[in-house]
Amino acid sequence: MRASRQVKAQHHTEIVATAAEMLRRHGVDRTSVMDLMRAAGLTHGGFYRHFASKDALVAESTRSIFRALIARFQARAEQEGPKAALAAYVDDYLAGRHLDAPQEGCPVAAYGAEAARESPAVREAFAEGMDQMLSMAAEGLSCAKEQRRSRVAELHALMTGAVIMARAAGDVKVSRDILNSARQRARRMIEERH
Amino acid sequence: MRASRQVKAQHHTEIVATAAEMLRRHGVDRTSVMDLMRAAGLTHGGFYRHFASKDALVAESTRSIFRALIARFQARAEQEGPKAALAAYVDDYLAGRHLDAPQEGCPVAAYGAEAARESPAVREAFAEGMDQMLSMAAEGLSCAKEQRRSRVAELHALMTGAVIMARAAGDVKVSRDILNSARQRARRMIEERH
DNA sequence: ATTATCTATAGATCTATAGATAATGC
DNA sequence: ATTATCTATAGATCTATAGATAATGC
Repeated sequence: MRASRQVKAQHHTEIVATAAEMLRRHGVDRTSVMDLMRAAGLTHGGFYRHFASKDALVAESTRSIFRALIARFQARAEQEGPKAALAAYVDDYLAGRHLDAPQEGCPVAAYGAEAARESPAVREAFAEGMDQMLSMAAEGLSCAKEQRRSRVAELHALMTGAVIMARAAGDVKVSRDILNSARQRARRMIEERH
Repeated sequence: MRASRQVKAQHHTEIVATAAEMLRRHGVDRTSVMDLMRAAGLTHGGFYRHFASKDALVAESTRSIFRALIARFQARAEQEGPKAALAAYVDDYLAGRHLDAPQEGCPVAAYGAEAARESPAVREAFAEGMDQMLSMAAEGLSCAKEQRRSRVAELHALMTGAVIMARAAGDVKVSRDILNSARQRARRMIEERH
């Protein structure tokens, strides 16, 4: 039963959205086209009318993930200003919930190391998304403009590493300690003026 | 041609050592038993006389990786003291060389996110190795003993995140900036007394 | 006529096992 | 006799394609 162009576009969006979750929950290699299409409510054969390859999907889905994160940050920044937006981003990032809900969390913590080993198309999508995310977040820092780029890189590295280590730790108490320490440090880093 | 027990033990060590490099370079899923055994100079069929499963190898290899890193740290600490050992660890960690030589680098940055999705056996091996690594590194901090555990977690999170982000960035200039910023921050964190 | 999806499958993996081979070790 | 390794292969994936089907859109 063939779908209309409009429905096809919906399917396309649905596939990308499903992939965005599966990539972050299971990683690139453990996200199979068959599982993905089944989760999206379609059969696997139709996949290749939407994407030239699995690689092309991963690249597009990566762009979609960063676009959504950036849009959320931007919406908050317009409402309450860049400082409040960054503070909220940091608190959400280092919340216990982020550990168990990678499918809606940060792609750098979820599959950043994997992405670095992927094709140029995926790497470019990932690098560009990360760059835009950092540029946006930098505006919420209290320090002088010239130092924000370095500072935001340090801040995000701290948070990304903390989530990866907390997820790998297994023990809930250890995980919580890591997140709590990182959160205190992150909040201080945001306020630094020098 | 059957090998003696001694040679079998050598083969076992060689398989683990090869896996230790391949896991960090390619990740868990892209390290196949066949490729691994070929790299170790054996055929794939013999693998299962050494390990019950691929999973068992990943767990043992993970323990081996952490054991080696800890031994190196400990050797330096005995020679020059824990502070110098930590300073060296930090400088090696955030060196450009670490980006291109993951096979001899930190497993947390290489496949920590992947490890969190593996079997309990692998997760336990990873969590225990990370815990021992942090306990050891903590001794090189300048702050009071009670604060070292939190402080070392922040320090390592910063470094792990920085390496993952630098690897994902692709652009050499961006990567170097991330490492340089993280290095300055890390050196300051080591010296903190409060 | 075109095309979005489905069914079916090709071809290439990957983990794991079975049986043969040839040397070790009792 | 035991066993470490090799050859060969079973069985389960996974990506990608081919051809059929049934609607859309010109």
